[in-house]
Amino acid sequence: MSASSYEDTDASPAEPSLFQIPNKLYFTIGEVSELSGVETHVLRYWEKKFPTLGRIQRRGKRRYYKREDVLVVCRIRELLYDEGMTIKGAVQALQMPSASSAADSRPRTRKALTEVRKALEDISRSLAN
Amino acid sequence: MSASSYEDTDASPAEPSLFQIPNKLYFTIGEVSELSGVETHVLRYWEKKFPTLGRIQRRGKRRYYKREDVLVVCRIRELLYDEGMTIKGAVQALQMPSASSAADSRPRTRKALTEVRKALEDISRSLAN
DNA sequence: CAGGTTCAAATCCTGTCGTCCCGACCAGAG
DNA sequence: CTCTGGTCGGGACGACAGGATTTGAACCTG
Repeated sequence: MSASSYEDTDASPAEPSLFQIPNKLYFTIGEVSELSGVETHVLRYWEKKFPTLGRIQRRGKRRYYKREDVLVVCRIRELLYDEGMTIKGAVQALQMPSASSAADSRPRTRKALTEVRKALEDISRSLAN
Repeated sequence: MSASSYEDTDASPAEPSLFQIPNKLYFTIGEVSELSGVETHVLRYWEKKFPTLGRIQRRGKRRYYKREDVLVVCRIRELLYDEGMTIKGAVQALQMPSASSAADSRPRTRKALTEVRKALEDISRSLAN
């Protein structure tokens, strides 16, 4: 276990990226709630609204979230709470492959991504030695 | 009775660009309503919500919309009705320095990038040991 | 002057987005 | 096996956003 830990105060678990999500196969609804800062009853509610969340794996009657599901939840939370979308809008934005907020076809964003990619290659190379 | 202007079928004035807006200096609230497909009472309502619309020119007590105001109204309509934004979200989206110059100082984008960068460093470090 | 527009403010209405409650159920630790 | 605490679904409730309607007066334009 690295410094991961969810000993965060209680309300806003600053936006976990994939890296900050514990490396487990499955998460209970309670864990997802902790990670994403979204109450369990809201998660159940969203399930009715977002097709994506409707297909959560189940064993018995229980929900078993995968890591990617956690990310989706976080994304939804951002759309609703930060970007001021309605649920309908968020659904629509999620369906959109990438042009969702038109944000990522911007020159500077792409440049930044290229940069990150280069950094990755650097690291990879530095590890090869 | 030609295809001149506000002869519109009934409801959706397909997205007027500057060119489709009559070349007048000022528009009444009724005209703007016709052009944008937004009811007058909604326009008055939005005025309370959008700072941008709060500064409509007035002569006496009446509103006098300029051509650019009409465009703003249309943009708001898109955000709310097509893109599924809440009013709060739309206000926020409009304040954004218009997606061109400082587009990527968008908090989310930068935050995400910073995070990725940090995660990369973490990984690099964790591998170095 | 008439008839249509526009005004502000108050009230009303509908849908959205949760919130709360609760007995029953179940997985895993001991 | 037993206990315990997380999880289940579902229905009633509610707060607030986002308009819609109404009213009576003021205003413009021909």
